[in-house]
Amino acid sequence: MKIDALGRTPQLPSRIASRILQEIVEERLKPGDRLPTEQALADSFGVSRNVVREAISRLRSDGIIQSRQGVGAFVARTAAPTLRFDAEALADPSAFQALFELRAILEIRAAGLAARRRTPEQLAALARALDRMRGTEKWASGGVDADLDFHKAVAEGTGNAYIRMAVSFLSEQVRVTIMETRARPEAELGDIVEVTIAEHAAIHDAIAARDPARAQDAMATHIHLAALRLGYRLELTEQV
Amino acid sequence: MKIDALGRTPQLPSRIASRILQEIVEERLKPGDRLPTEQALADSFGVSRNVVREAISRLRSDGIIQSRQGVGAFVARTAAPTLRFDAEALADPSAFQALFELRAILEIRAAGLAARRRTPEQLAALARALDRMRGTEKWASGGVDADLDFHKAVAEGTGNAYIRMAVSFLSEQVRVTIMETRARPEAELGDIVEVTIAEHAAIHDAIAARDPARAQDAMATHIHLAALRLGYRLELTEQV
DNA sequence: CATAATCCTATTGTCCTACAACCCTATAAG
DNA sequence: CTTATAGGGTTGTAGGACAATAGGATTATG
Repeated sequence: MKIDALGRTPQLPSRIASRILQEIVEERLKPGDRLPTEQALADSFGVSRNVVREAISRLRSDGIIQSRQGVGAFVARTAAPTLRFDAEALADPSAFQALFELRAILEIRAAGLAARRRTPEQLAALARALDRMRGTEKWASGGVDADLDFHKAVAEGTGNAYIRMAVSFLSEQVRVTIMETRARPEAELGDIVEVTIAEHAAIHDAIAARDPARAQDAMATHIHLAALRLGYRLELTEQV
Repeated sequence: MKIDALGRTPQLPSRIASRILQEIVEERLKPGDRLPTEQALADSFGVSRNVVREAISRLRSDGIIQSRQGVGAFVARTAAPTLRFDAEALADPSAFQALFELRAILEIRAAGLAARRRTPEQLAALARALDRMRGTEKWASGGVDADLDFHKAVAEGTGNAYIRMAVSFLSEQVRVTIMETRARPEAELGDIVEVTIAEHAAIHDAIAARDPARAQDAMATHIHLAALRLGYRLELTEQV
């Protein structure tokens, strides 16, 4: 054995799961089809039935496969193999755009709610994050941290634990994708930092003034421009 | 064995996975902690090590647990977001309202996007979910499943993987809270089912007609009424 | 002949044992 | 003190056995 390059565990079941998934994605196995028996799969992959079972178990918990005792395992009819989020989301070039689209939906409204509900303490936390953005030299990773913290502080101001969690999760996704795609000439950075800080300051001011409409406007402007700076253009969707 | 009521498979590994997850949610196992050995877990749960391995395998593929060969299995440090969540969400009485507030923000816009972007296949899936809601007798758990599937189908229609994931996650939260708070006289159920189906049908029709504004309206109506039926009143927030 | 009951077989679900791969610690050697 | 070395413990994989179940084939039965 020992096929892996790095010092990580081989994760044989993962590999087998991928190969089965591949069969499904490439439509050699279609929804409703029955998979070969576990023993047959084990033989053909050259592993034990145990490994095959763990692989199938994962696909089953992702809803891609359904098993019936005494009959066999079947490709689920609703099998959209799109749950393998992190893996393919980062590979897909449109992922960044999708991420920003969701951020726009969520954070624009969050800004509006924060403008209405924020406590003085939450406003202070927002101001601190803004100060940290201003204080960071060279906009290294510290700047990104402060930026993300600012957005989390806005979410905090809504008083809604679910929104806070969702924004927090998306922020981490943003961080990951930023790390992946950070290939930007240093020269441009100076101006971008100025603009970015100004956008955040506008959001802060609107929330401080308890002006929901202005807060939503400011957040909308910021997210759309941020996406644009990364080369993505978000649709402007009308609202209810 | 044989504890399950229906004729379905016992799904022992699922049950074990839930019990391990419970230990984590209730903070008897904290991030970074090492789990008992597989053999110890097998003994304490009265199952074979094989079942424990499958259970851990699922938790691992969900990023909740990390295993290191020769050392042990550990509660992931980043496992928190989805988990810590359940614990406090269920405890807080205002959680349901917060959940519906986020659903409103997210799913209303998702309906609008789906009306614009959905493919014929995605529309067909939406119709299927609606039919399943109509076909369910007595609105037992099957009805809830169909309901949640409908909302997932709407999210699918946006073509945005992040939105799909977020809605899917929130749907599970809804399911959990519904199971917790299901204490409603059977007599009322009949009418409620009729109304609920009608609301969903309106959403479907608007998406079928590719009418974003109407889709958003229909979804907004549905979510606000659904919250109201559970005793919560959502604020109507103005939009950008 | 039609139909129902029964057996047979294939497949998944679970259990068990054994060993390989690996990590950590303790102990010995330099 | 530093570095090998040995040992024990844990996860990863292999392989065999049986239970549980479903579906088809066979046989009994009217």
